[in-house]
Amino acid sequence: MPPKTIFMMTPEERITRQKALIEQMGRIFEKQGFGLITGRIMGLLMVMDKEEYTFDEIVEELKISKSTASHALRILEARDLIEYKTQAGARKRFFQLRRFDSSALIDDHHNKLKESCNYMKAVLDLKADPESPNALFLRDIVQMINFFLDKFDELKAEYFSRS
Amino acid sequence: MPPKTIFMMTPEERITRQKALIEQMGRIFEKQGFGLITGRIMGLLMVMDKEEYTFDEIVEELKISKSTASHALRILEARDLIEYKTQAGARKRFFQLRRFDSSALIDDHHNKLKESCNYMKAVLDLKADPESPNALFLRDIVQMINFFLDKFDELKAEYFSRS
DNA sequence: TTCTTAGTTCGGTACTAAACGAACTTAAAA
DNA sequence: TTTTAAGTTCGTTTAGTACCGAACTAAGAA
Repeated sequence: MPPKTIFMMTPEERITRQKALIEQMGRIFEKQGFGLITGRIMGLLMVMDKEEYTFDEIVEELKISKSTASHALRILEARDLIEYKTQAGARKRFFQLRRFDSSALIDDHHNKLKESCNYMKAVLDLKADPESPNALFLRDIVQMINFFLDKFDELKAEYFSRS
Repeated sequence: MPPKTIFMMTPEERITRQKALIEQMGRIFEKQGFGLITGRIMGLLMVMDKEEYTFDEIVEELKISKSTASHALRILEARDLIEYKTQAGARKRFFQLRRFDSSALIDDHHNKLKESCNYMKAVLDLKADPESPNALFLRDIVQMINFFLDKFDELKAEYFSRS
């Protein structure tokens, strides 16, 4: 973790580092099966001090074509990762990060875990020998996931009641 | 969740369903950036009643070329998702699922969460205005993740002490 | 009405990755 | 020693994807 050196950093230095984080976000998104540009847009909207960008500003900032921007923005919007504001009587859209409630993050996590748990249960239901090594292994995992899923709900309640 | 209908299922029916689960695993792995075949091999080793396959059996069962099998198996091994047994004085390898301890699953999860948390902290450290909407949003997320990470350790201890 | 702004859609290119077959390798069996 | 079994490596084909530029569209401005 880098130390908080912001006070001894020139503005240019800060921007350089921010751009590095944008690239990093590009790679993170690539790993998750999105395109590089898609991730860069997410990075741009997340790390820069300017937190609202128009279509043209995104095109210019990331040096991409309008078609690429259009495509990537639609993907991000479909996934509810970004949103945009409009102003009455203007066609311009102001894109920004979708700042969801942090409880949504937990629910998301919860659902993904539940999904893999269900897959394993389906596998178990089809095992001829419920005591086979894999069956034992899978039941072990399923049991643990169920424990954590239950506790998740409690923790969520605890966290949101105290804050 | 499907009902436990195994007792009213013919053996062929069961195998048909198992093969469907193999395909599903293929798609799950694809989503995570692996190849389709890689996922099918994982599915094969996980869902079928036969839980150990030789190279040739995998080739035959999935109808893939030997080169494809060789490549995919090396990837899975490198990621510690499968392993194989050998028998003294025989070249054949018997592949099977790597049945890791379920605590490894939690640790994995823990590390991934920590990583994204660190990314957000890096972004926060570079914000000119620590009260900007995105900064507030990110701090909110970071705080929540930290809460859950701490509790994770407690839950892990609780789970493994009682079982 | 015509022009400009703010995008979208379409078609093509270039790159990447999956999978294959054939040739090669290495070790045990005969 | 030759053959067979068990894979590996290499080069190619094929399929898919990312991105671009150019042409198009739709709505507000002049």
